[in-house]
Amino acid sequence: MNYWLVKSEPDAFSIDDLAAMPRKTEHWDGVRNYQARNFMRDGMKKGDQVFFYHSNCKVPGIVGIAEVVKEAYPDHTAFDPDAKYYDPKSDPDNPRWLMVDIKLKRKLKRTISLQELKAMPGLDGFALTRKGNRLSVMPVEKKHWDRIVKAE
DNA sequence: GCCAACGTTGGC
DNA sequence: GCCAACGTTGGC
Repeated sequence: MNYWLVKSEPDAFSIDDLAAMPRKTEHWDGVRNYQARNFMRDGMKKGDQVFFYHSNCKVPGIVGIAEVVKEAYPDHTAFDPDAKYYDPKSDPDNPRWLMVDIKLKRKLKRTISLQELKAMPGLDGFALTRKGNRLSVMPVEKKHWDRIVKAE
């Protein structure tokens, strides 16, 4: 099993929005970065565990744990001219962008803030806290996952 | 709202 | 294939 972290701006789609979805499941659309797409395409498997991270907000940090329930398939929002992340260069016959479905397992009892993660021992090499990181989907090493969950 | 970091685009 | 210009991300 693999471990991941996905970012979302809570103003756009928060952990509570995910919790409010039918079956607490939503498709993770709008990823328009090749590296992030490749992680979804090549790495994310059904049953993989996912940290849900709030970015661009008052207290950025990890707020919940989700699970991959459907592996990568075409992101249809790329074909929709009215969609926010429309990409005219994505050909329906050869889709450029993909998405997965994730299901909320549980909210954390508290937010594990970015500030706290930066100071947490045992997270050397953790992609999220590396300088300049802007990936919206990234892998998490199991040892880092365990360390963070232990801090809840 | 500012701005550093980074990815993408497009002219050459 | 280089690289300047531009757009986006996301912490602060």
